[in-house]
Amino acid sequence: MALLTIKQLAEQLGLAPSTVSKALRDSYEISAETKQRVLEAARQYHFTPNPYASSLRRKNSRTIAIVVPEVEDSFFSTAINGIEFVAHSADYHVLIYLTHEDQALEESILRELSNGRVDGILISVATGSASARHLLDYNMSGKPLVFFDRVLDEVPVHKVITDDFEAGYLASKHLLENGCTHISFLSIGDGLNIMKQRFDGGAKAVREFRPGTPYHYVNCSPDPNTARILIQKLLTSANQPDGIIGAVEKLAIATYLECKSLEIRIPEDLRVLAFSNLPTASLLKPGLSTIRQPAYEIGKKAASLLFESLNKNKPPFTPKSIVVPSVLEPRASTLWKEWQDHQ
Amino acid sequence: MALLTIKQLAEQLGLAPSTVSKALRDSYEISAETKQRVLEAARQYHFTPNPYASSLRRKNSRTIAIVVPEVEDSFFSTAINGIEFVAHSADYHVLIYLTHEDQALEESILRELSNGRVDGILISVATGSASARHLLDYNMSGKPLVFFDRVLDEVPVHKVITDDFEAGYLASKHLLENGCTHISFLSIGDGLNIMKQRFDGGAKAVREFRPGTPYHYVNCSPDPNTARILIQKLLTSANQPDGIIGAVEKLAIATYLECKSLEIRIPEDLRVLAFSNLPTASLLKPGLSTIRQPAYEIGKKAASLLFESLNKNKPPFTPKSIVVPSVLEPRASTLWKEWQDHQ
DNA sequence: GGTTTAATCGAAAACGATTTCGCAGATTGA
DNA sequence: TCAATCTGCGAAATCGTTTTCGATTAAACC
Repeated sequence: MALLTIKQLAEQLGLAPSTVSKALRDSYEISAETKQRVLEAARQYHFTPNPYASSLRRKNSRTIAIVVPEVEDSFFSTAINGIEFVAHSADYHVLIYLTHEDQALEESILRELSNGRVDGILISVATGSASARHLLDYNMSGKPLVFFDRVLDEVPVHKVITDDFEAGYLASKHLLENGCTHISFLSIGDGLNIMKQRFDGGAKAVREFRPGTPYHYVNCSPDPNTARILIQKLLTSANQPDGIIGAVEKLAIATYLECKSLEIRIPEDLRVLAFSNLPTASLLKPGLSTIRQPAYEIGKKAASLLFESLNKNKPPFTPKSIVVPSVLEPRASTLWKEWQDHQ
Repeated sequence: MALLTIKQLAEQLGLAPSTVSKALRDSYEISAETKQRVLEAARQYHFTPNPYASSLRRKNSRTIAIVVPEVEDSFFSTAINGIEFVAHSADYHVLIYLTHEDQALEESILRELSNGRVDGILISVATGSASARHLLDYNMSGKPLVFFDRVLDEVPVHKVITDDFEAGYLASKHLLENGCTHISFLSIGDGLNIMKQRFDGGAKAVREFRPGTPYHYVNCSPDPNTARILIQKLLTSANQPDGIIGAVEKLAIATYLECKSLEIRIPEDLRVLAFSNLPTASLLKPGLSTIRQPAYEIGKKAASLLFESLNKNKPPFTPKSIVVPSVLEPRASTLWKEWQDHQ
């Protein structure tokens, strides 16, 4: 069944294609009754304009792209949900691209997207210390780009982030308050802004509350399997930590799994705190203390900023950085003090 | 920075646009050395053809759509990952649409997508007993459509599913073997094929192994909050069950949360088994027994079938139904017998 | 009544790529 | 040597919309 074209619809109505087009877009040039007729016919025949012809002519696509490292992660899936909500409300379509934490892949995706396929991009960058060239280049194309969560400071665009430094500070403070004397910060890779912020925040807490306490940055891998191996090595090493801050959800899960197989008790032997949006955090054994990010809000805000840029016609652009606070949710996995008191 | 067009590139090269186009698509009409020249220039200037002009002319979009109820669910996010893998390999773009279990929304999405925006659709349908009209209509348009997991039998297209009846049977059998005398099957809504299959499979096990055992279908809501309220009502009712089969991940989480707040012990007071792909199943308190679906494989298979249809030029079409087996992973949440023996 | 002005609509030119078709010049075959 | 074939490329039509720019008629003004 070939699709109906505006030309055929016009013929049916005894009108010119241009008239039909204008009627459909509610142009002032067309009389109310003609509009009525056109609308009715369009509905009757289920006519919708060919999106590609339309995009070609209008030079926009009513489509945005989400570029994220992965989708099997509560933070990202929730953020996507928030983005989709806003996009759908604005009657935009959403393309999704996964970088799998691969810089080269991220680059090729961004190069490809700069050919006009999308009107704008929402991105949370992959780990890896490579350059921001591809993002700067995309930005130069004049089409809006908004970062969320994992940002690159050197690119002057809107950003929606959480107070990572502060959250890292609170995380570390919380562990210290619960008797930790040796904290390891588990990261998924260098070069990622949020990793540095979270780690540095933790360092500040150590300096303030118990200076000299060992506090190490452990570069695990984004790959769960190799991460587990590294965590195992860490937990069985001579100076294993008694407190862990997992920078992302996957590292928390890996830590729990490894503790289970090594029979390391949480929180007795090891206190665990993680940046995570796991819906099951409170149901784990023991309940996982988390720094929860408002993922849905972040997604919505980032998308809103994108559409804001999309609708403003080339203003004097001053990039905003919106910071939405994360919250520390202490649970059994870190409540060592309480646990001790109860004995 | 305005985008480079093929015309401008041709001018740079002293060639006609048609020649450049043909060279880029490796046409036999163009000499090797000209191709070389064109390719080089294209790379140098970062030229990629305008996708909308291209799609308009070629009447295809190199884009597919994923239509799913939600993305904050391990099954769907993993399936999406599998789909994306295949799509990316085939150099296709992926649009994502969320129906939020809303039939009307699903309909409007499918109507919209039938205007040629995508070359094909992968869908897992929303709950609700409404008609399959929109899917039948889309199918009539001649563009391929593939179901995964949540299928509609009346639409004659490729489907990738799991052995739901069998899995329901195993689930129910497992609960009976672990001392359940009253089983409730928690569904997220009527009219969904997989719900019926899973429930009916369970009924068969009851008939076979302990006929007469109360076995009820409980229609919870897809909305977590109302689901929790209904579950609470169930668990505090006069004849509350001692065994629960959760049809989807969210219901398992809701059940656990509710048990926690009602201080119902799992598995002592209630055994819980759920269709779920939770990565934390083994880490819960107690470990959640699951029926795990091979979500990634399902996604990959479904996408492969779609591309198969896309590449075949209108064959005598016979819809395939691929069934990939789920696996029962028993954990502490149902191991009542063992627990008893240990006392 | 003649001239503005407004109100509706249509013709035709884009948008940027692809494809058909034809045209040269070179090569081959008899 | 002349026709037939082959090679390599370009001109122009086309995909389906949107938009610009007139054109036509009717209403309004002086």
